[in-house]
Amino acid sequence: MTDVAATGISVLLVDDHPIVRQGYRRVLESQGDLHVVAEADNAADAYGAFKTHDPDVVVMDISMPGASGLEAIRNIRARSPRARVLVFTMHNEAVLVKAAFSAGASGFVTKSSAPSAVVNAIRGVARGERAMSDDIAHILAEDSLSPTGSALDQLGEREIEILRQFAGGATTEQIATHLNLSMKTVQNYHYLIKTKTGARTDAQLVRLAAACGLTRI
Amino acid sequence: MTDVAATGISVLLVDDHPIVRQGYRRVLESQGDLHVVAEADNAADAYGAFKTHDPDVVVMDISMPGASGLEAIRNIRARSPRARVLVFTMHNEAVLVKAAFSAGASGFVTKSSAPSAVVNAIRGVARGERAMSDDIAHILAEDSLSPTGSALDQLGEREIEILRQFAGGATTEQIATHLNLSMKTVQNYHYLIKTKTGARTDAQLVRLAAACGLTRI
DNA sequence: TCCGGCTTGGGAAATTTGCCCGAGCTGCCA
DNA sequence: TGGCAGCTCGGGCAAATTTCCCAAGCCGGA
Repeated sequence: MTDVAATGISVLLVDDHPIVRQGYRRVLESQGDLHVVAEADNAADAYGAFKTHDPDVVVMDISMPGASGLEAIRNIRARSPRARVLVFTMHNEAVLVKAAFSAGASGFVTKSSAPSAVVNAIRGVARGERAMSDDIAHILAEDSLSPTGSALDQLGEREIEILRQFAGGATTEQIATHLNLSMKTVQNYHYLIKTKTGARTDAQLVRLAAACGLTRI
Repeated sequence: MTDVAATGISVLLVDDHPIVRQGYRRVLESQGDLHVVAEADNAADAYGAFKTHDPDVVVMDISMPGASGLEAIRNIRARSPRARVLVFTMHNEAVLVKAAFSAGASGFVTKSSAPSAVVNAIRGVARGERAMSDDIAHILAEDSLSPTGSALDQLGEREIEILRQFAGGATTEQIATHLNLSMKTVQNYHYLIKTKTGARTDAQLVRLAAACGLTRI
């Protein structure tokens, strides 16, 4: 971690699209105080680059092939709790946002944001603040009005198991048979899981399960 | 349409993410011969900007909210058959590629391509050539060899679009609003897609869409 | 011109969801 | 020892969705 005030902010860019990365790099470096010291196009390389370069801020798109971006965040934070990770993605689902923060992200900015909002978020997390774009704040605010918990870690063992089978493609009947439950119970769990995670559709549930490594796609 | 050899290539950039657009602009303009004369963040504005600026090449991400990017391609080509549209997206599913070319695209490049491949593709379509990135050529080649084809080959353009939004986590109501359809129609498509693909649950549908590159998790 | 396929939706029965409830069990804490 | 809290399991029932079947308009090809 370098002295921010003296040398600017060092940034590790993680995105699986090369030209997108190069575009970001140019936008960020035109700011003067932001320096892209490394790039990575997957979660494993991101962790390696973090160890090598120890950047002030990791700017990461969490939707990457292979290992989950959330897993990468956890790895980075486990190694270096002072690490600042700014999630930068096109997704804006409340479950993903909460999952990212509970994985240890310092900020969450969507690609719909104005460039100035993105660079300000980078400066914010470099100062140790929490940062998020307006649309994300709006989504979280609305979500918080319905008093349902945060992400996957609030689920019980049984709920996790049912979510895993569901996200894996099993029907309600298959889950009920396999776990020796009534279909009604499985349906109730299904509903409970959705309310607990804040997922509004089954698809969001599958995406959440995949993002948390519960199922492979 | 300007004289390419004398003044370089004028480009209209269409992508719904502002910072992504700004990144592309900087990458392209650093090439010397490429000039971004306008930007748009949706299909309707793209058509308007095309009419106003008459660029040599339109570089377009077809996955945008609202009207389909394919529709924008058709509009542009209907107005000006000599128009060159280079599709530039993260999706690499054969059905999408074929749909784009049959809508009138001159090229198809994925965001996984190297920046040099992208700028070369722009120069290629400006010369009137057909251009595609290596991964796209590979996918089309494999697709043409397999008798059964991808599971998504049997889906029409509208079905693909609805599946993409559904797998991305959108509710029936959101899809209906985005595409200006009744919820009933969206539900019917949902059912039709399931029967066509053989998916028995929504989760299987999401997994299929992810496996085919229609959505990222 | 006719056929076939895509797109858009209506209708109606079957099924699931959303949300309420209670009951049994376990562990924990005073 | 009692009591509370949380998980597990399911019933009930209105509301919503899914599942099919059908039809009409449009468009491109034979």
